Amino acid sequence: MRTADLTGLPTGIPEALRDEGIEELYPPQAEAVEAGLTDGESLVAAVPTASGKTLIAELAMLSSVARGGKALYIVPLRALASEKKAEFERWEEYGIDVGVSTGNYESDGEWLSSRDIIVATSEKVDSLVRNNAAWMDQLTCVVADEVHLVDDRHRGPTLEVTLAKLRRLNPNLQVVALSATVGNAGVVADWLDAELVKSDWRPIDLKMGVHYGNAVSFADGSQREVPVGRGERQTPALVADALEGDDDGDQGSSLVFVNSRRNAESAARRMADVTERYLTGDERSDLAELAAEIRDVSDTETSEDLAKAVAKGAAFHHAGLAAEHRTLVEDAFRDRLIKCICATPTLAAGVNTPSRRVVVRDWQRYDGDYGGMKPLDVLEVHQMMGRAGRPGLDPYGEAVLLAKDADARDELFERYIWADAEDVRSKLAAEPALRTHLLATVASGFAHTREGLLEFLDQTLYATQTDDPERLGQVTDRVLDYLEVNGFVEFDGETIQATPVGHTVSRLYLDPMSAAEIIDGLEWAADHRTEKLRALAGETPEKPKRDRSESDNEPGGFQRASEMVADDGGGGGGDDGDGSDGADDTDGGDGDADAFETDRTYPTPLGLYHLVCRTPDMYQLYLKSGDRETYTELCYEREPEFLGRVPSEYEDVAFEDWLSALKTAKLLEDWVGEVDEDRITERYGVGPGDIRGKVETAEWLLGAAERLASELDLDSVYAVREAKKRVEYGVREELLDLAGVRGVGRKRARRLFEAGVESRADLREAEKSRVLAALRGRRKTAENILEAAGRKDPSMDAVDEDDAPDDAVPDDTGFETAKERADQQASLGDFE
DNA sequence: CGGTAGATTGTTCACAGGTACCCTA
DNA sequence: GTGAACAATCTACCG
Repeated sequence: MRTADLTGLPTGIPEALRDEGIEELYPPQAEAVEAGLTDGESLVAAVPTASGKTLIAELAMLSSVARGGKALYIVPLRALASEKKAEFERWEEYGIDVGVSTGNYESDGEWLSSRDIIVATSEKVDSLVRNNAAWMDQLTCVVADEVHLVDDRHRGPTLEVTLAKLRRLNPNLQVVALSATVGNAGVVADWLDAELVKSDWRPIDLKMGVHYGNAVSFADGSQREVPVGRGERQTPALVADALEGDDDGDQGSSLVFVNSRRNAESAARRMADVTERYLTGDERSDLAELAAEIRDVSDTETSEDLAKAVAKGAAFHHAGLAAEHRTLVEDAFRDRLIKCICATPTLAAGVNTPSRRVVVRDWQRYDGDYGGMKPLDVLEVHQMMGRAGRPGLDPYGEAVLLAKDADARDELFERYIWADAEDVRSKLAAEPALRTHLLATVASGFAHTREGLLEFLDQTLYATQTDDPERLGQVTDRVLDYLEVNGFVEFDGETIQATPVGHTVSRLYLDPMSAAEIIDGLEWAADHRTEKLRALAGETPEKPKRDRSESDNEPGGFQRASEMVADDGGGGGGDDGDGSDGADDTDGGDGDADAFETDRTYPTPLGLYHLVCRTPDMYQLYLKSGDRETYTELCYEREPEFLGRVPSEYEDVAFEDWLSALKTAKLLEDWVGEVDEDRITERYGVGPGDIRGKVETAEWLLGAAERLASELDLDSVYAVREAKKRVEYGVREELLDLAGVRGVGRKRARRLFEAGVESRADLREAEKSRVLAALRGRRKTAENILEAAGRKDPSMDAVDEDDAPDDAVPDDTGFETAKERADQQASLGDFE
């Protein structure tokens, strides 16, 4: 089918496609159009990556918009949202407006309801539905990218429920689901009442094979000799071979998939020695520049290692990298500057990075639940191999698995090359998934009875797949019970209503279990405020700590919220009986609670960080060897700060989790204590990207905690807000004002503060030379910052940093040493 | 013959990923 | 289950 023959698209689009060089549709695309894609028919397209899926989506969305509708494109990853947006924006000149909405990024300008195409993550869409976004019912077309991810244990149910809700809101909605080639695409199509287009067709051939001995044997029967010398490894030989070029002599890039971050880094180090041999002089200098950019992103060992590899033409790629690192690497690889990337599976799921050759080095991965090395799913390996073949550059792509012996070779052929991908199976009927989605379903009014809920759930993929219709009902009952016990829903006969808190929890997008934990923690803090403030002020209770925590039989995280309401504060409550006994006969005359309040905040930041870190919405840090002792000790040291009863070291299985949460909380405390990034990465064995991740999650959860605290009318709102702000900026209390200025991060804020510029107001008043000196003479930066602070005359012309007063030189102000001392304390005190 | 750098072998250790709030001055 | 990092041991070669 020719693009010129397409009908139903906005004026000019077929011509524009022709100008892009798209005259003829690919077979799967043509099939989709014949199935009614441009007439509003729902469709499941199960086709390989890079075989024109995006155009299928575009044809559906554009024709829908041409009929006066509005389209939504659901992506699985935030990084993909911006990629898709950039792609769709080429239609802007034909009057199509594109908007993006993700957790950390929202299109500015007009509101999303004015946009024709909106790109969002599934979670964001879910959240928008929960918050009744006005434009939801205007949707006429929704595209679900990578719909096979409904199989994902954590995030699949969200996609599934969201699609069900969107279809319920608008029964005529056109649903276009794009999927990898999975076993049971037909079932997905049945679920969505959609036509199925299934195809293995690829615009660029993919040759899959296994390397063993001195050659790769491909599935098509051909062989390619790739000798491996004695003591040499297979992967570098394959990377070098690709770089040697094929018949056309064109240099081929390689993508190497391994099973751990460390392996990615060490493999990249080795590959760098290979790629280095194939660089031209120009490439060397471009790479040196790129390496410098990478070093600028973050001052950490990871950053340095990456820069070193990149300078030689190779790179590693995993989630420990900062987002900027990843983008730099991906772009340079696409520009053919970087010749080889060694990556964990992140890359296979992320933005488009095609490569001449893909080497799947490790096909097993450690899995704690599984209890050892687990073979990768066929689908996952196919996704990796599908990255082979750069359109317009390679005659075909090569995907190679590695075998040590003939048996392994045969097994790999059997297991991955000849095998079809697994079926997708809904993971909805699990308690964690239903906990959050049932509450949301009730709260946003999709159902008000148990039967209504089950009827709604009947529209999900789970329902069309299950052989055990009872199961969903059972889990639903358990979950409803949980939600009621925790005060998120109320039963009135048959009807179920969300309570006000329940509504808030749903809108905040919290797992109800996280919300329960946070509420319990904050209310516990309100109940134990006086006692804990005394402990924090150094007044040791008579009884030893452990003894007290055992007698302190507060209910845990599962009790009714109604039982938790703070008592009238008289101190006569039975629960702080032994606390006040101990505190009453301490020395000193200033033992009253009011005096504590002036110089101590409660809850403390660490207490709050720990609270949100032990929530199921926070991904906790691993406990490594030795950490158990370190954090057990810290746990006793900081015992008064925790919001809730500390589980027993000896009896409680929860203690381990408590420590992991403590380690994570401690990372956050270091972050807000202005400990250097590289110090944090070293201390916790994480990458710069992990720090950003933890910080972001903590920000979100503390924001939610703040909302809950204010709704429950708890004093801790202020402490929570401050803890959140400090996490946001990564600074101590005194820098909060400064760090709020655009262009001022934690480092610059500290430098300005040390130079005597201590607030936003100071920025407007201070001598310019002082500001300039604090910013190391960076004029442009200084101007931008002054402007952002609202200074009338930000110009730095004719200002000399050497004119700065003596006290503006950080070294002799004493602030520096004060900070260093605090740093030392933070590190030495608790660790070395 | 002792000393030492470098190679070899043995042992221990840790192991992927990443979404979500509020809001329309 | 396995690669990497580190430790312990061995080996070759030197003065």
